[in-house]
Amino acid sequence: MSAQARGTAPGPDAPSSGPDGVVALLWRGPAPARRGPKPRFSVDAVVAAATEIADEHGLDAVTMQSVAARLGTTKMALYRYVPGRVELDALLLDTALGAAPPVTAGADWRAALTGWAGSVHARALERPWAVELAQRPHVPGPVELAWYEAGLAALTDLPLSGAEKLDTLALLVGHVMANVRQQSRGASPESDLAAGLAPVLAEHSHDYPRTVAAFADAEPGGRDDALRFGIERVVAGVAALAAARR
Amino acid sequence: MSAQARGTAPGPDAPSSGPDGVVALLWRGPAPARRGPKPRFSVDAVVAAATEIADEHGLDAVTMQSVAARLGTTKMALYRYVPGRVELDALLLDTALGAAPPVTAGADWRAALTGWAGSVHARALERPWAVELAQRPHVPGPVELAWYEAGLAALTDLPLSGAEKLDTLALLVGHVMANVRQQSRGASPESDLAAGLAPVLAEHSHDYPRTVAAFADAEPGGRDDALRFGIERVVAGVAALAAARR
DNA sequence: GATTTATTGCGTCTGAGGGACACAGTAAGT
DNA sequence: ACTTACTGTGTCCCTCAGACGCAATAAATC
Repeated sequence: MSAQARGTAPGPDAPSSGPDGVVALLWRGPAPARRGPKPRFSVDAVVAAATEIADEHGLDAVTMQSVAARLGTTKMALYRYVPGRVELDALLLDTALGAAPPVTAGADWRAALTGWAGSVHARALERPWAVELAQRPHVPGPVELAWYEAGLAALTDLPLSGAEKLDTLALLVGHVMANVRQQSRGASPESDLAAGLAPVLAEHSHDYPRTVAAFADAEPGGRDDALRFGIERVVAGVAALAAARR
Repeated sequence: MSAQARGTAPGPDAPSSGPDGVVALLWRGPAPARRGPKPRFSVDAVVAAATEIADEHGLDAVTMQSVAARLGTTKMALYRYVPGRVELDALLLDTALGAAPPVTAGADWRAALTGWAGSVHARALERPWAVELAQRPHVPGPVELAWYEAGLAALTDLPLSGAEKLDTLALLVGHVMANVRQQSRGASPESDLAAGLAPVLAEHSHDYPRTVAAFADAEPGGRDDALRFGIERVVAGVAALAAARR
């Protein structure tokens, strides 16, 4: 029942593709001493190079080509370390998050949960491209699981089922990520997309009276308010449930 | 102040690319009687064909090639109707949602808001690929705005600012979409990704005690519970705020 | 009705990106 | 020393999005 050796595996090359390949890579241990020439690079080096490119030029700039170029090698050389693009993305995501924050159990669960969400936000804001990766279907890696572990710690003493706790965290993460997308797009050239919409919206304002009003009303508050608002609503909602159960 | 005629527009071809192009397409009116030969197709026909393909084979199967094939023409012919892939995606999204539900103002705002979220979920579940499109940065089209308008109607009488109302809806939409992704993935071949994770998780269970426990606890409840849980938490959170302000 | 001209249909080309494959070079075991 | 597994990488191939240009067409004008 080894995780290696798929049926049609082409040979003893990279850790094999397919579902197991990703898992094996994400949870990889130290290499068990191989025979041939020493590898010039390592999985971590590849991931690091890809991360740099993503940080500098965005996720779209991360191609096998560009990663190889940064390492001073050719595209095909990378396939010795990473089975393919999908797996590279998975690795990229799990390293992008960085180490999970310390578990701040006990004390006030509201503060702990709010703090946790804030940590997620802070990290995600540093690497907006990680949000894109996180919102695609993916296998959680060790780091991502550690984040969830930390989040669960804040909820330990609440009268919620395990599923409900996970749902709470997912709710917060979803909100935080949506927010990061808003904020990080503000600086990009796509912000004028909304600007192009404004005249049309004004023209059809009679069809969307409430929407127009809401947007007009929304001017003063910064985007930070949206983040806090959402987190506080979720926390309040959970608090209401906890109170009702006691 | 026309929305046409960009500086470097290549000529009087399709509605021009760029930010204004997509807006013009989304809010397009009836064609104002042109000169040359009658177009064989229409924007709607192209979008309809693309929608069919997405419904049958998923969003990835939607390429200019495949859409053209379904219409019985060649790829390049499509560019007469749609400036490019991005614009096609925008149109696809705005038609995928379908008509917004009737505005159920008055009455119980909790029921109305819950119902609205449920409607979003039902529609999204029919077209999971629309969720992917919706979670990319995009300009909202007329239909999407109508949905928000309907959602805002449910919140009319609450003591919230416009921004807060919008944030509330965004929070719900985010949750609903995350849920749709979960549910629609269950049937796809990727569900064994999580299965591949299970053994590894078991092996490292001492590193993630709470996560393992939460997952073990999560078995009984179906995925529908997750949907309701999140919606109810948000509603409760908003209710708490509203109560505090009165 | 003849002519002008905007507009459509679409074939051809390019360029980017992911990936399969084969082969040569290399170093660890035997 | 020799075998053998493993690395590095050049060469192809496929899929997609899109630019460009040209011939056919039909509405508008004379």
